[in-house]
Amino acid sequence: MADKRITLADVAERAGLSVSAASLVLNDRPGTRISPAARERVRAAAQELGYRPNLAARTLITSRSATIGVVSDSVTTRPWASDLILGALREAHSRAHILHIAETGTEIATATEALDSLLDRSVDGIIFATSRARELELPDRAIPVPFVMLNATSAAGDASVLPDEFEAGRGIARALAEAGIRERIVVLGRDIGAPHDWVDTLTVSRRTAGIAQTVDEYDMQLSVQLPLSAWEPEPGYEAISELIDGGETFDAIIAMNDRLAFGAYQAMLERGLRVGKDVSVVSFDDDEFAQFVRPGLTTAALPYETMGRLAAELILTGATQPQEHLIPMPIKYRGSIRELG
Amino acid sequence: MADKRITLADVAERAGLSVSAASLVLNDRPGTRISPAARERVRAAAQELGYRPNLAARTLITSRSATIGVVSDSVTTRPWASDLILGALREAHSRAHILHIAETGTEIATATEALDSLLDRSVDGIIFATSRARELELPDRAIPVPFVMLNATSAAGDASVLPDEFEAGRGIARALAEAGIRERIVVLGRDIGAPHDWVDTLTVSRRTAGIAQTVDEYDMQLSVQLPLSAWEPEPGYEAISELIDGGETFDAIIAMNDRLAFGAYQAMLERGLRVGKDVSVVSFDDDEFAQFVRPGLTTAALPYETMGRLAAELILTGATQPQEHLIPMPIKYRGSIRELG
DNA sequence: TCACGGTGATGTAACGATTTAGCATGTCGG
DNA sequence: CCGACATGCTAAATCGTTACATCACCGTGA
Repeated sequence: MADKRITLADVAERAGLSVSAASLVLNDRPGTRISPAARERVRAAAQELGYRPNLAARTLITSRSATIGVVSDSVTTRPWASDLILGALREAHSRAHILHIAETGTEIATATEALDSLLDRSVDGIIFATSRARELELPDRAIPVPFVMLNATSAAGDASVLPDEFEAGRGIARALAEAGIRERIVVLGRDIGAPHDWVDTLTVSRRTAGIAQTVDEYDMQLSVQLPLSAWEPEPGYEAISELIDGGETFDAIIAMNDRLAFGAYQAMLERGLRVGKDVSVVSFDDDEFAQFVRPGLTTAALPYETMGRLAAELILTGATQPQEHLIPMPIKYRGSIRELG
Repeated sequence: MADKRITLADVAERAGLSVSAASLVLNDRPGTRISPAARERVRAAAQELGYRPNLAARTLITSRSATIGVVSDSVTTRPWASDLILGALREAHSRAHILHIAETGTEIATATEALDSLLDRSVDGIIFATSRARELELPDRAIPVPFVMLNATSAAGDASVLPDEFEAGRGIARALAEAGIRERIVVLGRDIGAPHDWVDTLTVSRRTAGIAQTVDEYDMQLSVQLPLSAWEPEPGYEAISELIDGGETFDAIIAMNDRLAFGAYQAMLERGLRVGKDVSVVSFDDDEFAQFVRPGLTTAALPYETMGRLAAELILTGATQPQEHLIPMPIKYRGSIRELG
């Protein structure tokens, strides 16, 4: 297995030219003059020898590495948000780049460490990603390469890619309104209109603001609001169970996320209420299971893959000026809204 | 922002020593003699200047990069298997390495491309990961660095890390047997004992073999077997619905995976059968939702994070001799098995 | 006095590319 | 026939590190 690597020198020798000439040809540098015949010989030699440039050598002199660094909190590689990475991966791949992934704990100390680790490797740009959209505290230090916040913002207002939660809020409320459901509506997970004191303000405040606007617009009546501190199936189940067992009746639920909705489904199913017939349910996120529950859950999908793609694209095209890029959250219409017959 | 990078030469100069000496000190090379005083000066200088070695330069000469490459099929970053990456990430991190991630389509052509892309970057080792355990066809070419198959095997029988499906099959069947449930058992998703003609043989054949062995051992009676081609909630729902509507009764379901089990849950719930009371359900995978359904699903967990960790560890310790490493699948006991009162 | 061995370093050559300045040619206008 | 200029290519420097051979110095024993 002693097949040592082919270097540019090998290619040059076989083509009967200097290393410099070979370099010029293979990089297709404009404005240099090498005869077509020589060009051809170099390319043929490279091809025949199976030449592949040593990226470390190239990086050393150009200080570019065809690599994008990703700093993500510990959960970006977790189920829900892994499409962020996937999107970035694909965009990078299509531009002959690769992803360097560094994990960090939740906060700044390890973020600094991860950042250093990436900079040591001369990455061409950095994506700071979080799994739940929030403001991320960046290391207090100049970052010498372009960077983008992905599903996050920074205090300094750098370039960031976010889901368009506001429009999603509007769209989800409108989906009910246009199905003719304008009253006897339960909001699960949040009190629309309460002040924003939430941890992940970013997502929540915009989502609720969108709902609130549409509720006004269509003069919809929110009969019950159930703020919850954890947006998980269990609290959703508990809250809706209590509500029903307490004698409250309602026509629709706007759940602040799918996981709450799943809990609500279960509570209603156990009590003989049929989703999509007796009660309409709409929600946010498009969790994997939203398409598997019965009936399928109508929900505004987090466009993670698209977001990841855009983040990589912004870096690779150098478009990292401070700006919020809002990505539409497409509404997946499934069977959870009652159709008026 | 014109703060150019600190190089080793800067450190050496400040310490009043040669670059070589500084290198020797900072790398703590054994067998070289530098006076304690000099060592101290070098370290102090490095510290004060905030020196960080340029990894590209180091890689160029040592051809090691403190980087592990991951070649994964398009879905390893998808929900279920992302813990594979997470585990590898953490282990790599704890050893000052970083992960280079290259995605590939499902087969060999792009795998070759991804592989090249990683080798160009002088990775120290490669993890070939798949999201559903199966045999992966490797490029027909010597791979000049250590590598490990993660959740996969190769035809050549290289080092691989797999979940211990056989023991999990035994454990899951035993969980029923020891709860006193030995007959009127439905197997959902697969005909135990049918020949293995499945796509992802690896997982399935061992899982079923484990079940079969324990069934024999405890003389359990499998009253119905429902082979299904897609292990998703919907087919699970359909199959169990038909079964119940056809008048069949049963005490337990062994689902071949959680997704089938979720479908079964729904079918039973709609028909008034109570999981964990009327019917016991056991399963495999420990999908995210297994802990959220009511009652929680007892299931053998795919130990993805541990597997990812081990894969990285094998590479970093050089233990990549051909061997199958089987990682136990812990059984998560939740409420889906009827307790005998 | 001189060879010898240990101590504490240093100098130089890699590593494999890119980049820039410049050196031969040949051609062409005057 | 000469200078200017384009053409086609090469030599050498450079990036920041590590690897390897070597060197100056000093004390010591023969």
